[in-house]
Amino acid sequence: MGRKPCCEKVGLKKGAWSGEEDKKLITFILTNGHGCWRALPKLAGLLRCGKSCRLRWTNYLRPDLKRGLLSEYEEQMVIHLHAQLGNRWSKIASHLPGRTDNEIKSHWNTHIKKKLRKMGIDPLTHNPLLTAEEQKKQVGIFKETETSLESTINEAKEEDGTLFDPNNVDVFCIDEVPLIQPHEILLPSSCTNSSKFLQDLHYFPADFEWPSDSTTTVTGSSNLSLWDIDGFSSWDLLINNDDDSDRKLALHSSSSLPKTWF
DNA sequence: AATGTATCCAACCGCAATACG
DNA sequence: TCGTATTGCGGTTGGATACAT
Repeated sequence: MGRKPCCEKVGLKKGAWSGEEDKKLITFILTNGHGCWRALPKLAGLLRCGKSCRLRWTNYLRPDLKRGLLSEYEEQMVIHLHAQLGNRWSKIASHLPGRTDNEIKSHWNTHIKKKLRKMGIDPLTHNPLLTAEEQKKQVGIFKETETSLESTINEAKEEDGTLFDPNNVDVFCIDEVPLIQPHEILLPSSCTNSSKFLQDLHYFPADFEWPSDSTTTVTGSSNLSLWDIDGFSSWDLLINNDDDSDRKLALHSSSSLPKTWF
Protein backbone atom coordinates (compact mmCIF):
# COMPACT_ATOMS: atom_id res chain seq x y z
CA MET A 1 0.00 0.00 0.00
CA GLY A 2 1.52 3.27 -1.07
CA ARG A 3 1.47 6.46 0.86
CA LYS A 4 -1.71 8.50 0.46
CA PRO A 5 -1.31 11.96 -1.07
CA CYS A 6 -1.27 14.79 1.46
CA CYS A 7 -4.59 15.96 0.13
CA GLU A 8 -7.30 14.98 -2.28
CA LYS A 9 -6.29 16.90 -5.41
CA VAL A 10 -9.57 16.62 -7.30
CA GLY A 11 -11.80 19.67 -6.94
CA LEU A 12 -9.27 21.68 -4.97
CA LYS A 13 -8.36 25.22 -5.97
CA LYS A 14 -4.83 26.10 -6.96
CA GLY A 15 -3.05 29.33 -7.75
CA ALA A 16 -3.42 32.81 -6.32
CA TRP A 17 -5.54 33.26 -3.23
CA SER A 18 -8.57 35.54 -3.32
CA GLY A 19 -9.34 38.10 -0.62
CA GLU A 20 -12.31 36.01 0.41
CA GLU A 21 -10.14 32.93 0.93
CA ASP A 22 -7.59 34.93 2.90
CA LYS A 23 -10.34 36.28 5.12
CA LYS A 24 -11.70 32.79 5.80
CA LEU A 25 -8.24 31.46 6.64
CA ILE A 26 -7.32 34.36 8.93
CA THR A 27 -10.64 34.26 10.74
CA PHE A 28 -10.44 30.53 11.26
CA ILE A 29 -6.87 30.48 12.54
CA LEU A 30 -7.32 33.49 14.82
CA THR A 31 -10.34 31.88 16.47
CA ASN A 32 -9.30 28.22 16.48
CA GLY A 33 -5.59 28.09 15.86
CA HIS A 34 -4.40 26.07 12.89
CA GLY A 35 -4.40 22.70 14.64
CA CYS A 36 -4.06 19.97 12.05
CA TRP A 37 -3.37 21.58 8.68
CA ARG A 38 -4.82 18.62 6.84
CA ALA A 39 -8.19 19.07 8.52
CA LEU A 40 -8.17 22.87 8.45
CA PRO A 41 -9.47 23.60 4.92
CA LYS A 42 -12.64 21.60 5.45
CA LEU A 43 -13.27 23.20 8.83
CA ALA A 44 -12.57 26.68 7.48
CA GLY A 45 -14.69 26.11 4.38
CA LEU A 46 -11.81 26.38 1.95
CA LEU A 47 -11.32 24.42 -1.26
CA ARG A 48 -7.57 24.21 -0.72
CA CYS A 49 -5.24 21.53 0.53
CA GLY A 50 -3.78 21.86 4.02
CA LYS A 51 -0.35 22.41 2.66
CA SER A 52 -1.48 25.35 0.58
CA CYS A 53 -3.21 26.86 3.64
CA ARG A 54 -0.09 26.44 5.76
CA LEU A 55 2.07 28.12 3.14
CA ARG A 56 -0.34 31.00 2.67
CA TRP A 57 -0.48 31.55 6.42
CA THR A 58 3.21 31.24 7.19
CA ASN A 59 4.43 33.20 4.17
CA TYR A 60 1.82 35.85 3.79
CA LEU A 61 -0.98 36.15 6.32
CA ARG A 62 0.73 35.74 9.70
CA PRO A 63 0.18 38.97 11.63
CA ASP A 64 3.80 39.12 12.81
CA LEU A 65 5.19 39.37 9.30
CA LYS A 66 7.08 42.43 8.12
CA ARG A 67 6.15 43.45 4.62
CA GLY A 68 8.26 45.28 2.08
CA LEU A 69 11.85 45.09 0.93
CA LEU A 70 14.62 43.95 3.20
CA SER A 71 16.57 46.76 4.81
CA GLU A 72 20.28 47.20 4.19
CA TYR A 73 20.98 45.71 7.63
CA GLU A 74 18.75 42.71 6.96
CA GLU A 75 20.49 42.16 3.63
CA GLN A 76 23.90 42.19 5.31
CA MET A 77 22.60 39.73 7.88
CA VAL A 78 21.34 37.43 5.13
CA ILE A 79 24.69 37.57 3.35
CA HIS A 80 26.72 36.71 6.40
CA LEU A 81 24.31 34.04 7.60
CA HIS A 82 24.29 32.53 4.12
CA ALA A 83 28.08 32.41 4.23
CA GLN A 84 27.80 30.39 7.42
CA LEU A 85 24.72 28.28 6.79
CA GLY A 86 24.45 28.00 3.01
CA ASN A 87 20.96 27.66 1.54
CA ARG A 88 19.35 26.86 4.87
CA TRP A 89 16.72 29.50 4.36
CA SER A 90 14.60 28.64 7.38
CA LYS A 91 17.64 28.85 9.66
CA ILE A 92 18.54 32.20 8.13
CA ALA A 93 14.95 33.39 8.49
CA SER A 94 14.94 32.45 12.16
CA HIS A 95 17.53 35.20 12.72
CA LEU A 96 15.39 37.81 10.98
CA PRO A 97 12.18 38.39 12.90
CA GLY A 98 9.14 38.93 10.70
CA ARG A 99 10.79 37.49 7.60
CA THR A 100 10.02 34.13 6.03
CA ASP A 101 12.36 31.62 4.43
CA ASN A 102 10.48 32.03 1.16
CA GLU A 103 10.88 35.78 1.22
CA ILE A 104 14.59 35.60 1.99
CA LYS A 105 15.16 32.93 -0.64
CA SER A 106 13.36 35.05 -3.25
CA HIS A 107 15.26 38.17 -2.26
CA TRP A 108 18.52 36.27 -2.38
CA ASN A 109 17.83 34.92 -5.86
CA THR A 110 16.58 38.16 -7.36
CA HIS A 111 18.63 40.84 -5.63
CA ILE A 112 21.50 39.74 -3.44
CA LYS A 113 22.99 37.24 -5.88
CA LYS A 114 23.27 39.95 -8.54
CA LYS A 115 24.60 42.48 -6.07
CA LEU A 116 27.36 40.11 -4.94
CA ARG A 117 28.31 39.23 -8.52
CA LYS A 118 28.57 42.94 -9.34
CA MET A 119 30.88 43.28 -6.37
CA GLY A 120 32.98 40.45 -7.75
CA ILE A 121 31.91 37.95 -5.12
CA ASP A 122 30.72 34.47 -5.93
CA PRO A 123 27.30 34.16 -4.21
CA LEU A 124 27.76 30.41 -3.89
CA THR A 125 31.13 30.36 -2.15
CA HIS A 126 31.40 33.98 -0.97
CA ASN A 127 34.88 34.02 -2.45
CA PRO A 128 36.06 36.49 -5.08
CA LEU A 129 34.83 35.55 -8.54
CA LEU A 130 37.47 33.94 -10.73
CA THR A 131 38.61 35.48 -14.01
CA ALA A 132 38.39 33.31 -17.15
CA GLU A 133 42.12 32.59 -16.80
CA GLU A 134 41.75 31.55 -13.15
CA GLN A 135 38.77 29.37 -14.01
CA LYS A 136 40.86 27.53 -16.61
CA LYS A 137 43.58 27.01 -14.02
CA GLN A 138 41.08 25.66 -11.51
CA VAL A 139 39.63 23.22 -14.08
CA GLY A 140 43.19 22.04 -14.64
CA ILE A 141 43.71 21.51 -10.93
CA PHE A 142 40.40 19.68 -10.70
CA LYS A 143 41.32 17.42 -13.60
CA GLU A 144 44.67 16.73 -11.95
CA THR A 145 42.88 15.85 -8.71
CA GLU A 146 40.50 13.59 -10.61
CA THR A 147 43.38 11.85 -12.36
CA SER A 148 45.33 11.32 -9.16
CA LEU A 149 42.19 10.06 -7.44
CA GLU A 150 41.59 7.65 -10.29
CA SER A 151 45.15 6.36 -10.13
CA THR A 152 44.86 6.01 -6.34
CA ILE A 153 41.73 3.91 -6.85
CA ASN A 154 43.43 1.78 -9.46
CA GLU A 155 46.55 1.34 -7.32
CA ALA A 156 44.43 0.26 -4.38
CA LYS A 157 42.56 -2.18 -6.58
CA GLU A 158 45.79 -3.60 -7.92
CA GLU A 159 47.45 -3.80 -4.50
CA ASP A 160 44.94 -5.73 -2.50
CA GLY A 161 41.97 -6.26 -4.73
CA THR A 162 39.65 -4.60 -2.21
CA LEU A 163 36.67 -2.60 -3.30
CA PHE A 164 37.36 1.08 -3.20
CA ASP A 165 34.35 3.36 -3.09
CA PRO A 166 35.25 6.74 -4.57
CA ASN A 167 32.14 8.23 -2.97
CA ASN A 168 33.74 7.74 0.39
CA VAL A 169 36.84 9.68 -0.52
CA ASP A 170 36.82 13.01 1.23
CA VAL A 171 37.92 15.24 -1.64
CA PHE A 172 35.47 18.12 -1.31
CA CYS A 173 31.85 18.75 -0.64
CA ILE A 174 30.06 21.37 -2.71
CA ASP A 175 27.37 21.51 -0.08
CA GLU A 176 29.69 23.00 2.50
CA VAL A 177 30.49 26.67 2.88
CA PRO A 178 34.28 27.00 2.72
CA LEU A 179 35.58 27.68 6.17
CA ILE A 180 38.80 29.21 7.28
CA GLN A 181 40.78 27.47 9.96
CA PRO A 182 42.87 29.36 12.50
CA HIS A 183 46.12 28.16 10.98
CA GLU A 184 45.05 29.54 7.59
CA ILE A 185 44.75 33.12 8.76
CA LEU A 186 47.84 35.09 7.92
CA LEU A 187 48.45 38.79 7.77
CA PRO A 188 50.87 40.06 5.17
CA SER A 189 54.09 41.50 6.55
CA SER A 190 53.25 44.65 4.56
CA CYS A 191 50.64 45.27 7.17
CA THR A 192 52.98 47.35 9.25
CA ASN A 193 50.90 48.27 12.22
CA SER A 194 48.32 46.48 14.18
CA SER A 195 45.92 49.36 14.27
CA LYS A 196 45.54 49.12 10.48
CA PHE A 197 45.07 45.40 10.82
CA LEU A 198 42.40 45.83 13.45
CA GLN A 199 40.61 48.39 11.31
CA ASP A 200 40.64 45.92 8.46
CA LEU A 201 39.04 43.39 10.72
CA HIS A 202 36.05 45.69 10.94
CA TYR A 203 34.91 43.92 7.81
CA PHE A 204 33.56 41.39 10.22
CA PRO A 205 29.77 41.24 10.04
CA ALA A 206 28.02 44.31 11.29
CA ASP A 207 26.41 42.58 14.23
CA PHE A 208 29.67 41.73 15.87
CA GLU A 209 30.44 43.99 18.78
CA TRP A 210 33.93 45.38 18.88
CA PRO A 211 35.79 46.21 22.01
CA SER A 212 36.01 49.97 22.33
CA ASP A 213 39.81 49.96 22.11
CA SER A 214 40.03 47.75 19.04
CA THR A 215 41.56 50.46 16.87
CA THR A 216 44.43 51.11 19.21
CA THR A 217 47.88 49.79 18.50
CA VAL A 218 48.58 46.38 19.83
CA THR A 219 52.09 45.40 20.73
CA GLY A 220 53.40 41.94 21.40
CA SER A 221 50.79 39.24 21.74
CA SER A 222 47.34 40.46 22.51
CA ASN A 223 43.93 39.02 23.06
CA LEU A 224 40.69 40.36 21.70
CA SER A 225 37.16 39.09 22.04
CA LEU A 226 34.25 39.43 19.63
CA TRP A 227 30.64 38.78 20.38
CA ASP A 228 27.72 38.26 18.14
CA ILE A 229 24.87 40.46 19.42
CA ASP A 230 22.38 37.65 18.91
CA GLY A 231 24.54 35.32 20.89
CA PHE A 232 25.05 33.46 17.67
CA SER A 233 28.70 32.93 18.32
CA SER A 234 31.72 34.50 19.92
CA TRP A 235 35.39 34.56 19.07
CA ASP A 236 38.60 35.10 20.91
CA LEU A 237 41.42 36.47 18.83
CA LEU A 238 45.04 36.09 19.72
CA ILE A 239 47.21 38.48 17.79
CA ASN A 240 50.84 37.60 17.66
CA ASN A 241 52.86 40.69 16.89
CA ASP A 242 56.24 39.40 17.95
CA ASP A 243 57.38 37.98 14.68
CA ASP A 244 58.90 40.00 11.83
CA SER A 245 57.45 37.60 9.32
CA ASP A 246 53.74 37.37 8.55
CA ARG A 247 51.69 38.11 11.60
CA LYS A 248 49.43 35.37 12.77
CA LEU A 249 45.91 35.77 13.97
CA ALA A 250 44.66 32.85 15.99
CA LEU A 251 41.00 32.29 16.56
CA HIS A 252 39.82 30.29 19.49
CA SER A 253 36.28 29.17 19.11
CA SER A 254 34.14 26.07 18.76
CA SER A 255 33.95 26.37 15.01
CA SER A 256 35.59 28.00 12.04
CA LEU A 257 34.82 31.22 10.24
CA PRO A 258 33.45 31.50 6.73
CA LYS A 259 36.20 32.62 4.37
CA THR A 260 34.07 35.45 3.11
CA TRP A 261 34.83 37.37 6.28
CA PHE A 262 38.47 37.70 5.37
C1' DA B 1 0.20 51.69 -29.12
C1' DA B 2 1.74 47.05 -29.72
C1' DT B 3 4.84 43.55 -28.94
C1' DG B 4 8.72 41.24 -26.89
C1' DT B 5 11.71 40.51 -22.97
C1' DA B 6 13.17 40.70 -18.23
C1' DT B 7 12.15 40.71 -13.46
C1' DC B 8 9.79 39.65 -9.33
C1' DC B 9 7.66 36.85 -6.01
C1' DA B 10 3.66 33.95 -4.48
C1' DA B 11 2.62 29.43 -4.84
C1' DC B 12 3.58 24.76 -6.00
C1' DC B 13 6.09 20.28 -5.90
C1' DG B 14 8.68 16.63 -4.10
C1' DC B 15 11.62 14.97 -0.69
C1' DA B 16 13.26 14.60 4.13
C1' DA B 17 12.49 14.84 8.89
C1' DT B 18 9.58 14.21 12.64
C1' DA B 19 5.51 12.65 15.15
C1' DC B 20 2.54 9.23 16.36
C1' DG B 21 -0.12 4.94 16.86
C1' DT C 1 10.43 -1.15 16.25
C1' DC C 2 7.97 -0.19 12.27
C1' DG C 3 4.90 1.92 9.11
C1' DT C 4 2.13 5.78 8.07
C1' DA C 5 0.67 10.61 8.52
C1' DT C 6 1.98 15.19 9.00
C1' DT C 7 4.93 19.01 8.79
C1' DG C 8 8.91 21.56 7.23
C1' DC C 9 12.20 22.75 3.87
C1' DG C 10 14.46 23.99 -0.43
C1' DG C 11 14.15 24.15 -5.43
C1' DT C 12 11.35 25.49 -9.17
C1' DT C 13 7.53 27.36 -11.80
C1' DG C 14 4.38 30.49 -13.80
C1' DG C 15 1.57 34.59 -13.81
C1' DA C 16 1.69 39.54 -13.17
C1' DT C 17 4.06 43.56 -13.90
C1' DA C 18 7.70 46.67 -15.54
C1' DC C 19 10.63 48.01 -18.95
C1' DA C 20 12.66 48.20 -23.66
C1' DT C 21 12.14 48.32 -28.52
